Order: sequence, then structure tokens, then C-alpha cells
Amino acid sequence: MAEKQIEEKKTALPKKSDFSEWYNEILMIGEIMDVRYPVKGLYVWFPFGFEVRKRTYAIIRELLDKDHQETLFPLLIPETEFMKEAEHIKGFEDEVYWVTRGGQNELDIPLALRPTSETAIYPMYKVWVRSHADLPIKIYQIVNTFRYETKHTRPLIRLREITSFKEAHTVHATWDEASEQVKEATRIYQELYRRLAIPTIVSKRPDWDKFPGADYTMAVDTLMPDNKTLQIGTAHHLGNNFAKTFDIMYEDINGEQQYAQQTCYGISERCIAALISVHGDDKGLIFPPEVAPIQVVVIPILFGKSDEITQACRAVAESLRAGGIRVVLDESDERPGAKYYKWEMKGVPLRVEIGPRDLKNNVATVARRDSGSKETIPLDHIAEEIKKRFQDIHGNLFKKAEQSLKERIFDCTTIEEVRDKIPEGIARIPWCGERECGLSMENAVGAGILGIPEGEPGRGAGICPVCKRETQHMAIMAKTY
RNA sequence: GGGGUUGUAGGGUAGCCUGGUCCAUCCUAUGGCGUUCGGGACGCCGUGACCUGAGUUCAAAUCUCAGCAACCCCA
Repeated sequence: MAEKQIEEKKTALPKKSDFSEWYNEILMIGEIMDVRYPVKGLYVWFPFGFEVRKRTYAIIRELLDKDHQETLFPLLIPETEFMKEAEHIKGFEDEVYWVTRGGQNELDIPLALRPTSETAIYPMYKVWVRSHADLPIKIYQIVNTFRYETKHTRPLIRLREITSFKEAHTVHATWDEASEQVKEATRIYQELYRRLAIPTIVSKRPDWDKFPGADYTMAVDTLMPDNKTLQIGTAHHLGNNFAKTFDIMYEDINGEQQYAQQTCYGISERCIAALISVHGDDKGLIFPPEVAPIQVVVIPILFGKSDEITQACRAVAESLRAGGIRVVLDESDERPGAKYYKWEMKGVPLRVEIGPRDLKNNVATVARRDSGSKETIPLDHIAEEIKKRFQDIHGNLFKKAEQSLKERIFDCTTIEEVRDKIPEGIARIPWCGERECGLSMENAVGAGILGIPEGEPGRGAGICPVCKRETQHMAIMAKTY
């Protein structure tokens, strides 16, 4: 009883079941983001959080670099280009920041801070694209973008400056080829999320929810602990809509001028929000080893003057480092227990303790962050053993997360049922695909239609609850961030 | 879009209703020294705060207004 009180007092982190509070606190205590920057919707990456970002985006780069080229376009977009595509403007005009002055002088042409880069990139595509031999073009950039959000801003989730927008923009000869690229994009994103041990659902967004100016939009969602979904990736088939506006044409094999077909797809730091939220627990952060800034912490258990222990710990840390593992040796003057709590909060996947008892047996005690289990491992081949544990940890994290997602998807047949289940997660319900039925369902339920999922979850015979027609399609509905 | 709540050391808080007792309470953090170390140690000595602006008043952390910021609920 007394112990428990101490524990509660010391733990500044609220329970994860109070997700909103937990999320805000863990960003600060876990040193991911400093939310105290004095402008609404702008936040600061702590170095620790930034390292998580770096490792995550290294995976994104690795996956894209296979057949994309990284590039960098300007932040400022002239109003004349920005205003060309009518639907695109409609989608963004209320949330664009404008630069209207240089020093004391009014600018002749106001400059938009990119809310996304289509209108920055496509005027250049007009210049770059000449013939079918130039295609396909596949580029991406990782940049900050600005949106004047009027709704409630949230660190990593709803920002006025998105600091880590990875946007890819491709150009193709045919609509079908572009369509294949959209598939490839969602495949890449799912691979990314597998590496982050985050289960996802890919679905085709309803017409009224697609990217402004796109033919259609595919989206990747995950389910957060508070049963709301978070969109953590989108891929848009732009058709030739932008090509027509920006006059992007190529000469085909027969010498005819054709409009190019385009796609774009993006991921933001929401992937970090998902990483933290899906895996973390009441004790703090939990990272899959691949993106953990620190993979192993070594903690000496000292009694009196124990040079042997200190030496052994240093040797182990050194050999792990030599094995390519990111290690911290915590020799600070704290009690071991205090160190355990500290590194658990930071999400370190494995803790290696070495005390007199271990040393006598030439082993180390190794504790896992994901399961809390402890075992002893011989010092002789500790590096290989630890790498094996990394794989187990990743597998276990993914399995747990997948289980938790599955448990929160509910098959429904009526709108009442959907309304009932939405507070607990995602509802799956037949939908004929008609706009009117969809909007009416959204209205009646008070939640959004994410879309019709790819593959098995999107298929199934049923009756659209609004128009009562038979359909083969299943839609998923949820409260969304 | 509508409504509500809040702003006090790095973090969390007491004080505000009923102005003076407050050079502001407690926990945590943090610097120094010593003893400690198998799940949040202890002692001693230090560090550190009333969001911004205007107003009311003899007097403002406390009351009023505005701004900025944060959080919650509903659409």
C-alpha cells in the first residue's frame, strides 16, 4: 500500500487509459517534443525525439530510394501558380499562410508558404517533361509545410507547421501506370509501418474526402488507444487534372502530344505519433529496437567499491557497441531502481544489469521493456543473444498491436449498431458506395466513413442500411483525428 | 463553428471566492558535499515562479477588460 502510493507520486505520467493526458505528458517527459513554444500549433523537437524521427525517416528513405530520387523545392510558391488549379485552391485557401511583404515593401505577387508542394513542383514538371523517354519521374522530398489550422492543434498530429512532410510526386505516361504507382505507394507505406510494428488499414477514401484535385485517394489508417483512427499516409491518383492546369505534356511514341498522368503520396510526423501511441504504456515509451535511439542500457549493481562490476559493465557495453548496438552505460550516482524507471520511460528495449551475483556466474540479467520479463544471458555471446531478442521484441510488439486492432473492429449491419460500436473502435458495415447513402450514414452515426478497405475486409455481401440495396462492399467507419 | 475551464519556479500544485497575513505552500526537478546502490535512498547547504498589457484601488497572484497560450465538451 505504502509502496504503491510512492509509485503513484513519483510517476508523473498519467495512465494510458486517459489517453489525451497521457499523450501530452509523454511527449514532454519522454523528451519527444517540447510543447511550450509560444505559438499555437508549432512545437519543438527535443534531440531525443528528433533521433526517433531520424531513424524512422531513414527507413522511409531506404524504402523510397530504391526507385525514387530525393529532391528539394522552395518553400515559397507564387500566388500566380498557386491559384491555377481550382479544386486544389478550394481545398486549401482557408489554411494558407501568405508572405506579403519583403522588409517594408509590399510584394507585387504574394507568396504562399507551401501547404503541400504540387503547385511548387508542377511548373517545373512542365519544363522537365518532354517525351515518353523522360517518364516515369519519381521524386520525393522531406520538408516542412504550413497550414493555418483553425481546429484544435495537437503536437505531431494537427500542426500549423508540419515539420516532417515526406511527399512523393510521380509522373507517368498512362492512367493505369499511375494507378499501379498508387498501389506501390500504399505497399511501401505498409512496409514502413510493419518495420515500426504498427498495424494499418488501407482504404479508398470516399469521393467527398479525397485530395482536392485528385481522381481518387487511398489512405493508410491506424487505430489509436482512444479508439479514434489516425490517418498516417495517403496516396493520390491525380489523373491528368494537374497536367492540364500546368500544361505538363509529353510526346508519345507516335509523335503525339499527351497529357501526363500523375500521383502524389505523403507521410508526416503523424507516423511518430502512431509509433508512440500504439506501443507506449503506463510506464512510458516503448520503441521497436530498429528506431530506438538507445537500444540497450547497461546498469551496474554496485556494492561498496566494486571495480570488477564497473569493469565488467564497461566491457559489455563496449562489446555491444562493437556489435553495432546503440548502448548507454548508466554510471550515474542513482539507485538502480531509479535508473530502471528512467530508462523504461525512455522506451529502451533491453536493460542489462550486472551485479556481483551475475559476475560470479559470468552472466548478465537482461530485462525486456515490452514484456517486463527477465532472464540471464552468458556474457560470452551477449551481443548475438541481444540481437535475437530485438527480433523477438519487434515481433511481439507487432503481434500485440495487431491483436489490439483486430479486437476493435466490429462487423455491423445497422446504423444503430454502428453508433453503438464506434466508441469502442472501428465499425464495418455494408455500403452501396453511393455518395448520398454515405453522407447520410455519416450524419446518422456522427462519425466518418474512412472508405472501402483494400482486400478481404472491404468485401462481403450485405445490404446498404440506407437505400436497402444489396452490395458486395464493406465500408469502415470511425471517429477520426 | 458554438460553449466551458485554466494560466503561480524546468514539471505538477496551494493560495484567488472574501485584495493587505505572501520578499508566495508542498511535491518533483536541479547544483555542491558525504554516506549509499539486485525496483523510485538519506543527510546537510544551495538554485528557481505569480502569462502580457491596460484598468479599479491607499494597496493586486487575488477584482475588471483585452491580448496571447493551453485544456475539455458539443457540432
